[in-house]
Amino acid sequence: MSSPRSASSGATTMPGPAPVPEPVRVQDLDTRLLLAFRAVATEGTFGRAALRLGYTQSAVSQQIASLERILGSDVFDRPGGPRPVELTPLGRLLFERTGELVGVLESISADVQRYRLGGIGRVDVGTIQSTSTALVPTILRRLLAEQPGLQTRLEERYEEADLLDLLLHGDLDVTFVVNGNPPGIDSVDVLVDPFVVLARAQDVDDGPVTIDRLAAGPLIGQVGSTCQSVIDTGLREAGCEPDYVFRSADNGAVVSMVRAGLGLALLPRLAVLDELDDPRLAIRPLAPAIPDRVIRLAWRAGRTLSPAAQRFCAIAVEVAAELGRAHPMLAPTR
Amino acid sequence: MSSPRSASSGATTMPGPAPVPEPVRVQDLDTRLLLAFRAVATEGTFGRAALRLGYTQSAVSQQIASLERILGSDVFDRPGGPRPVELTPLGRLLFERTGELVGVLESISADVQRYRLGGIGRVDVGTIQSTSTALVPTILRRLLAEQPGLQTRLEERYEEADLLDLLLHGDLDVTFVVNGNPPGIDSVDVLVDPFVVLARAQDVDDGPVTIDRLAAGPLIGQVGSTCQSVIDTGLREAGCEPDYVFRSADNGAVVSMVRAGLGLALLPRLAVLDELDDPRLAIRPLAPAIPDRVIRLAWRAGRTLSPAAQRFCAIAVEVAAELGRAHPMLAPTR
DNA sequence: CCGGGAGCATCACGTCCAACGATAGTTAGT
DNA sequence: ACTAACTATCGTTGGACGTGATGCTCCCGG
Repeated sequence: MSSPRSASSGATTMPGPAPVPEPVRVQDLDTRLLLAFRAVATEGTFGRAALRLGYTQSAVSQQIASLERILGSDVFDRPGGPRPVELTPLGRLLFERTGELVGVLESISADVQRYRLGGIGRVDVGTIQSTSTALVPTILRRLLAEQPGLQTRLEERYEEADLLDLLLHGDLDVTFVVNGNPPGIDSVDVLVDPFVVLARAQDVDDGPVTIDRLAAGPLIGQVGSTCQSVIDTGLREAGCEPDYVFRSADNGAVVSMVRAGLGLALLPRLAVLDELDDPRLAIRPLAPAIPDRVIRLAWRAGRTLSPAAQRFCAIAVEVAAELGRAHPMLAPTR
Repeated sequence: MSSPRSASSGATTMPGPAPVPEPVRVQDLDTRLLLAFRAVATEGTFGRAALRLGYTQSAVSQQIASLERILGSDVFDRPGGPRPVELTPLGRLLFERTGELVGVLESISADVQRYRLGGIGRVDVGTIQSTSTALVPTILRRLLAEQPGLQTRLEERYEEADLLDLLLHGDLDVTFVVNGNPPGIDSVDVLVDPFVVLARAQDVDDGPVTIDRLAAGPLIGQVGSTCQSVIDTGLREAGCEPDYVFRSADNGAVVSMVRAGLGLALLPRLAVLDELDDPRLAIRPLAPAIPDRVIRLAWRAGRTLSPAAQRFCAIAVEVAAELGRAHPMLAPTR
């Protein structure tokens, strides 16, 4: 402050006895103050730092004063002329350490920005058999083409309830569902997927297959799948008690049995996409139709989805729409 | 915000289209906001976080709202009942990264505190021959015993001007000096060190040695040392033109020559401390005395010294005082 | 020796932030 | 339905934080 040029005698006027033993509180290390400090340290003068920061020289002066009051000691020596300020030993220490700090801050800012654009983070998706084969590969390919940095995980279950358990437990971000809305779940419609009859071409007549023809069997069905219960319910309400000669948990196995002539199957349209071009097989609507199943993407109600998960949902809707345009039979039958 | 429990249809009501492409500015990542965020995340509740931070729940709520406005997205999902809040995916990302940040902040705070107590940093000391042997070892031993974490460096020069150059160039924190105050230098007196005559006991009479006796020689002197010029000036002013039979840059060599009987020497008292108890040698005041040299510690005027450097100076004064008490002959002769 | 200029500190002042206190609104559990 | 446990919001107020003007200290050139 006021040290005459020629002190030179009197050991009592040492530089400063540092009378401050109270530690610096972390919440007092304000980002703005530290950035102002660094600007002054790199620019050399308060004025240029203020110019760079968009402040006035007065503001920067007060910010540095505030920082020095917090630290209990000066961070700059002011030579007093038109010469630039200089870091004190404490200032040098602080400059080194805040370099690290600013690096972390910028890294956080960059991460947040990448996150907001969907380029960071992970998406955990629950899926059922038909979506696993018909939708998810395309969705994931497109999503990862957009954002190569994303991490994704798939959890496939036969039972929709298992997927909902995982979802509500926080293990999944989104999951494909078919049944009606349970509480605590929000969802978005992805695809209306009718049930169709799969049979050998010679086993059915042209046109829709009637419930009676279906009931005449022999019927091949799934087992354990959630949509199988939807099928059974639909058939019973149409007055047809299904009697399966064979069941498999795997859609591919069901298709193979039909192809082998063991019987007919009532399957989601999505499950027979690969058989559309097989001339030996017939894919026919059911008459009268049982209610279409609606494939939706569900998430926990009130929970915020990450941009990546949102993008997954959006792409799912896109892909499903393209699928519907490419194969008009996927349109709802009602 | 306002999402009815059973939306379930209408792909337009997705979670949120993220309409914010502007990046987060680093200066907006306020320490206080991030600490409040972490408090809420760890406590689970705005109220408990507020209690821990010393704020009210209202304040914390506004801080989190402010943070979310800055980030452009929520960091917490509020279930709305008496259940704790939960981190959103963005919140999880932020929590991980701010953990690192808080670590750096606390480390900075701890470093500043250690610095203020003198336990961190380095002290670069300039020293001349006599202080190197008689003072510095004791000072450094005491300083490092207090603060083992300190780094110290010694630069010894024959010419005081060299030390001042180093000091003004910023290579030294403090340096021992003898001559009068150059401009731009502040200093503190450490020790008043008279010049004494060193001779073999049989070569001088009892009591002070006169200038005439000294001029009778043969004289042994130093070379290149700064204080040698002080000696010569002092002798000339006393009417004695010194004529040296031998000169050495090393005080020890001078002492050895005296001990070998080659002549007398006029040396700083500090340089002959080790010979005080040698019965073959006589250490006598000069009559009339030439001006004592004053050993001081100097630093750049207006520059803040680190606590470690200040402690070095303080210990130097202490050690010199103890030396003066232990050897009364060190008291000034004027 | 003495202006002039560069640069920081300080003062006065206006604005706006930020914390408080109280209250309303929502949800879970009984 | 009622209570308990939360958060959001509103109005208010004190202080922080910015600006602009001014003063002070140094270096430098005539």
